[in-house]
Amino acid sequence: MTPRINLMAVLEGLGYRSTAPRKAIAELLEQKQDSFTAEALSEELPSVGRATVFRTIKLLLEAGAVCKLATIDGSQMYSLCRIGHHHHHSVCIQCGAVEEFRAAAVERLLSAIGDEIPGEVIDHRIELYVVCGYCPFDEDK
Amino acid sequence: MTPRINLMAVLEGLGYRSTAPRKAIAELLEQKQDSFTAEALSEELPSVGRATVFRTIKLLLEAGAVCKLATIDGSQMYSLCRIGHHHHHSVCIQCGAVEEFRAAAVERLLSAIGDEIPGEVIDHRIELYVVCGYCPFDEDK
DNA sequence: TAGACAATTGAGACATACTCTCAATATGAG
DNA sequence: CTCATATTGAGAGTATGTCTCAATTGTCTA
Repeated sequence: MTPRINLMAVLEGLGYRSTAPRKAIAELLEQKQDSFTAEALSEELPSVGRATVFRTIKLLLEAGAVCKLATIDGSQMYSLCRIGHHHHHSVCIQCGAVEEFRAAAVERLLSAIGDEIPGEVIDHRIELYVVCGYCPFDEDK
Repeated sequence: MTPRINLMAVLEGLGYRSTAPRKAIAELLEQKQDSFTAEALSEELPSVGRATVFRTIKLLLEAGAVCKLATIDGSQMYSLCRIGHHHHHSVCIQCGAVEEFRAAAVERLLSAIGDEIPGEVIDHRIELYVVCGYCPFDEDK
């Protein structure tokens, strides 16, 4: 049971208007379990202009409803955030499925590392690259 | 005392030829303490073709002598690697200075987290975003 | 419920970051 | 020194994202 998400409500809560293109993007994103690129999303929504797709993703990023994450090769993708708070991602390197996780122990440890580094730690990023347990692209069995 | 690095030797060790453009790129990179973009490097080396700068950075990436890292806003930069082994980075969000760190405790913890996630963990990435202790761009004091 | 008016849209130009193609050149093994 | 081939530079191409601006739409208010 993944939690219900209403992306359009998030945008409206920030004062943005409820328009047909935004609703189409929000509905499509709400189904997605996997990471995605803006370009691919745009291709799935030929009725919505490319610029609008990019703009809406950017709004959702700023709203914290979508995260930008780095793949194992350093390129970038987006992923819907189901957890509202600070969290990290594990990304399947074969199918792109994204899971979110929180680990207080990691936060504590990074904070301790921060104490040993000159300067002040502002933020951090952790990504786990996995082959997910039920990966449809897993050829090895 | 940062360790001495000889990037050209790294490339030669992999069977690549020692050419003037590669030497110029290697020498410039060896001085850099900060993260950099390929574009900026290319501008610093007008005598070397743009494509050659990008190609050489890619070779150094594959050789593990340079890392690609994500900035706090999700865009990408490169950084020279002084430690040969698996490590992570702290990046100053003001001046771009990069420090490398290793932390066995973090690795152990991530491995433990991996045990709780379905599927197999292949790799991971950690970036710390800091304001470095001696940041030249720090206005706050 | 009919404007009014600002927010939003789509098309396409532009920007950025990189890769590819190919003819010309440089390297280094013999 | 020679020659096969690795490498280079210029510029076209690709991927990803942003900007501009005229046309359209959503929402507020009367």
